[in-house]
Amino acid sequence: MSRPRAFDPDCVLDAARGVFETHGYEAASVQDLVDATGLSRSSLYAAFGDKHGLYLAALDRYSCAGGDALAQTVAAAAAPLDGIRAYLALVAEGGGCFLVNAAAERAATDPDTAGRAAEAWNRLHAAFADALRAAQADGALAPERDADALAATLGATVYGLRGMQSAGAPPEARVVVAETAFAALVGGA
Amino acid sequence: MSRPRAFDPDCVLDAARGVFETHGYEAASVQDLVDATGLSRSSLYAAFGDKHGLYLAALDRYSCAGGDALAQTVAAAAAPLDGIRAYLALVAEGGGCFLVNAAAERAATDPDTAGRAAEAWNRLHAAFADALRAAQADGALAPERDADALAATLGATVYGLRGMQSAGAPPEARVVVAETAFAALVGGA
DNA sequence: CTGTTTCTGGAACAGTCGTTCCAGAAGGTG
DNA sequence: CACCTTCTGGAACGACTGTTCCAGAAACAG
Repeated sequence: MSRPRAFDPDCVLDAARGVFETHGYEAASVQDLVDATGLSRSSLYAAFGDKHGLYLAALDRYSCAGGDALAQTVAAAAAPLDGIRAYLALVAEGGGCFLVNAAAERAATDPDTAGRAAEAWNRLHAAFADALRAAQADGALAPERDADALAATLGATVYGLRGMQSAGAPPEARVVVAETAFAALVGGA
Repeated sequence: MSRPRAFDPDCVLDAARGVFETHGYEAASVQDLVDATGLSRSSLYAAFGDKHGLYLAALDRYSCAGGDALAQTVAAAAAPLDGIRAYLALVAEGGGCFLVNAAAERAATDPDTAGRAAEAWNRLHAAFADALRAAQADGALAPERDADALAATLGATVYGLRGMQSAGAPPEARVVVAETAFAALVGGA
């Protein structure tokens, strides 16, 4: 069976994601990736093809984990609207988003990244829309409200919170935004 | 008085902004900038110092023009809330934002860009807050509403619309978000 | 322990990057 | 017309980029 690989691909991808997230795609050199992952150049290239392939692999892993986080947060809540509120709070307090930054930097020129960015947006929208329709079935949200429009606006709020973080807005300001948006869109207001 | 310069700095900066906006900072080569601006390498370096200086100059020019657009849109409207609505519509239909993309790509590592991103956010927030307080004085907005929180949330919506565009969301979806957010935050809802 | 297969580390590659420099052209002044 | 200052175009620089290649080490099968 030959010699097995001596590294964990997921750990490598997490390390690579960290480099790409802080430096951006272009500014992240292969040397940075070698240092961060602990692998040698040859092993990196053998495992992921090239820099672009490693980037996409890191993006996919992050996208998968991020989608799970959203689904779990919404599912763990007692009521659908509580899940939405909890997820907004999570985003407000959490750090920047690899996918949103990736979209801003590369979606215009890299179709692969653009596809993943679009997919991530659709997943976010769908998760919010499902929760909103569940809330309507529960009677927690008025049935005449447009669930798709509200879901898109909540998604835009998530992206706005990421953008605020890039712009240096403090966490308290982001929490205020998350609460204000939630209250105005689906909350008691 | 010697020979006057044969180019318009503002035109050069607009061309440079176009290159930086579509490629990002790192992926934009000096050769791209030379081709787009029509200047020679020497003239570019003599006028702006280096690539980073040219980038900041383009950022400043864009920031100035963008700030004027916001102020003018709000000032031209019959009522403050109409101005806000018009600006949101403008952002929803307009293209990506150089400053938001710049913040996403470079604010984490470049203090100069970070400072300009923070400044732009503050200006956006202040413009919205001023309009909202004017609306409260007019009686168009209930005086007990928190103008600062609403202004921050409107600002986040603007950033969210930019992010949606990077993620490939179609203009119609962005218009829906702009209208939904406006209605829920300060509109008739 | 031998053979085989795979992974590993580092050297080497061509290409491009941002930047600098210098000779020459171009306009304004006396 | 001659002078002088400034801008211009292009060649040249070293450094670094992503990528490839090759010899050697390491782990499994028999």
